[in-house]
Amino acid sequence: MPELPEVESLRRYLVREGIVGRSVEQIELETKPSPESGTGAISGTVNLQGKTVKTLERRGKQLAAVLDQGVLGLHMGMTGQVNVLEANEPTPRFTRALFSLSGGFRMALVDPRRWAQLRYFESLDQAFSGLGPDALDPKFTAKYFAQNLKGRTAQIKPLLLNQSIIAGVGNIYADEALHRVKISPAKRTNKISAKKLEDLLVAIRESLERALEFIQNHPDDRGRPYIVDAYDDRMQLHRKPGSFCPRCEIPLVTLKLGGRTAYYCSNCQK
DNA sequence: AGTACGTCCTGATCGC
DNA sequence: TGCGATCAGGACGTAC
Repeated sequence: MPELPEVESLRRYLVREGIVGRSVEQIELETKPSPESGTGAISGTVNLQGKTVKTLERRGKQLAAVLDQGVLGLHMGMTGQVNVLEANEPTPRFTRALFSLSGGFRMALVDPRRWAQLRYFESLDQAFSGLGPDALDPKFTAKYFAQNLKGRTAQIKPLLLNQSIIAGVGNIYADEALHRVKISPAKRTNKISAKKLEDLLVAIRESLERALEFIQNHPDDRGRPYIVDAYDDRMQLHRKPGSFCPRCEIPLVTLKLGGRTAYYCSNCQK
């Protein structure tokens, strides 16, 4: 369930649970429903048995377990979660892959929709190839932002969802950030002033950081960070039918952009 | 190249 | 209660 704050929270959770330093004993995959897509495939896999997790990295929504040789990429898709299991805990419903690491550490990749991806890479660079700078990385600067959006005629929101420009922003936080800076999601990017784009960058950062902090402060009863209602107070904009603009107190409207639903205020977002 | 759109897959929810 | 339609916090391939 992942945009940047959720994936970063997942990363910290796995580190906290002690994944680093353990070696792979076994990875059991669900019987493949379709070999070319979804979690059924660890694409380009090699035998990971005996490999040790050195660090757990993240860029945007992409997680990467750096091994003593190679990298296991983990992407949660729309509905993926990872649960560290207690001893003797049965595997949860919708488990697509079950990892057994040294010391009895087990974790389940749970993904009803089967859009999560496990993929083996030779290097971290390869795991992160095609991704722009992480939205919270200092390398994501106003200058970079302006250069990469310059002259683009597309509507701003679909561009924010383009991971090769900025990595980590998804449907929810795109709406949140655009609301903060009072930009319509349908605004043509080349019609947005440089000053406004700079404000947008700040708003993206603030939205993501606020959400990250909220998730950290609201773990579930087993210390897992990411099983939280999507419409809770990590957001200022409550993306659901019938909700109101917190500034104008009028109902939000929706728009389909790039196949995704945008929620916004037609009064203050221009 | 940049943009727009369909497709992957399955569960939950809504309206009749 | 039952059933079809619609919707989901993502990303990629394809076609203009």
